[in-house]
Amino acid sequence: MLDIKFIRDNKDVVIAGAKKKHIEVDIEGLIKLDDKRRALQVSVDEMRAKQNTASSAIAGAASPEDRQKLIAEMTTVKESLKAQEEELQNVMKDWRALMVLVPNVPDMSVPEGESDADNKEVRRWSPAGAEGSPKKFDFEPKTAVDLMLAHDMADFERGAKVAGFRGYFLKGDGVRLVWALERFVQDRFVFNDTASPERRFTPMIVPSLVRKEPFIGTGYLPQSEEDLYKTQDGEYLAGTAEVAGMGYYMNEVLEKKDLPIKFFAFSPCFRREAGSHGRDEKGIFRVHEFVKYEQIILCEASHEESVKWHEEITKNSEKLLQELNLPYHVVLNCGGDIGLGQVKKYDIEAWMPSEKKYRETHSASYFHDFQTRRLNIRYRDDDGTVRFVHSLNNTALALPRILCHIVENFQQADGSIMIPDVLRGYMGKDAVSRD
RNA sequence: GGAGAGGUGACUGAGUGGUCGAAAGUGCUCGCUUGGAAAGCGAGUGUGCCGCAAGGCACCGCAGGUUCGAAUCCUGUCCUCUCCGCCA
Repeated sequence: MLDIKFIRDNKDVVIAGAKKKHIEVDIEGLIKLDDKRRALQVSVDEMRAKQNTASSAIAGAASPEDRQKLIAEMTTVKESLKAQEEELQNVMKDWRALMVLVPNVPDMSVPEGESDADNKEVRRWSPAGAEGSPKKFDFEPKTAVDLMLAHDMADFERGAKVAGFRGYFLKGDGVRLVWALERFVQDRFVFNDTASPERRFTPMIVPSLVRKEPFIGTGYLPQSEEDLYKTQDGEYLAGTAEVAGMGYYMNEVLEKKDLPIKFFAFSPCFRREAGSHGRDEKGIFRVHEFVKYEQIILCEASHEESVKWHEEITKNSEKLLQELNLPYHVVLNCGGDIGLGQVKKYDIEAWMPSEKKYRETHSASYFHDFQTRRLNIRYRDDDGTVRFVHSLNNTALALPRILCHIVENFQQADGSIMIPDVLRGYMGKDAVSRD
């Protein structure tokens, strides 16, 4: 949510921003409605003032006759006040409905574009060197699905039998790899003996079953309801730990000295993937049910701070991919490929040899106060002013998706799959084998 | 699932129809005191909206209602807690 004052003062910026994001929203209409809202508000305030004055007069010394007279007068004021209050309420209802649809303004550096095809590569890394091209195979690389089936790391037929479309079982070394990756990422982010100080986060296990408010607050509702599973009791299943993690401080005022707050949040994630039925139908790349470690940051209300932490959490994830020896690139998402609340977003995409292209493993965004205004998360600044904090998040590691990248990049000509060096200690072996 | 209690400011917590935006305490800020600190003493300390200002309006979970007037009464709703039952 944006500040209505900001919208009024920067109408053109907001309109241009929405256009850049390819989001339809009637800003002119909103401002007209807001004019009406303000006029009504002023009028209602004045009538209430009158009523308040009369009420104290009644309570005061007036004689019984005066008292009756004043009460009679107030009865008529009450009628017209009630009518205006009702009108104001109707206006407010429409006003709120419009306000939650207004997108945050994308950063200047966000490129124009409609879809992920228009995202701009900002850097590339491969084990061969920072500017190196992704791994070359002197044989035709197999797909992750074929490799995983060949090594009995997953079972998709039985997955579908049991769980339905996009259902999956992981087995044997498929599971060991997932667990090894979890231990690896936990070591990097939360266990002090190996974590670098800048990557030290407060670990959290957060709910996936979450009430409506945090979804509205983070911007997933009302727009993306069709992508969420809903329970018969009215909660939704979160598609990311961001929802509950951000909800943690909802309606609270924080102390400036406690900022930045850095969460390393784990949760199971559920996504209906509505509207993506044709895409990534096989395997574990796009599934309804997975788990994810997420970096969440709340920082001071300053653009510079937001940018600093945005770069930071992006680098954190890049380091993981580097340690895993997975070639990747970072793209700056174009206007059409960033969400309602995001100011700027980087996607990190790791190389997928069978597809000969990069596929997303991480997504790093910052929001300024878009989410925290909705969630009402504030902090007291040095001068005593209460401000909305800024929020950011990035994937730390999403599982099992990254298995696709690992098995494909580490496959050998003979069909075997090597294990990335950093995971060998956890796995207790160098190559994938069948149980 | 059954029974009960409760939601008030950064926090604890008083307040059952009109000088209540709200006592008191804690915390915080400033000052005094001190070699310095603690303690003590004194003063200050909510948010939002309209307005150049003076000032006005709103907010005691949320939404309605009663009333000239509601934190206070009524109804609904959401949430929290306790006990019993059940369960990992």
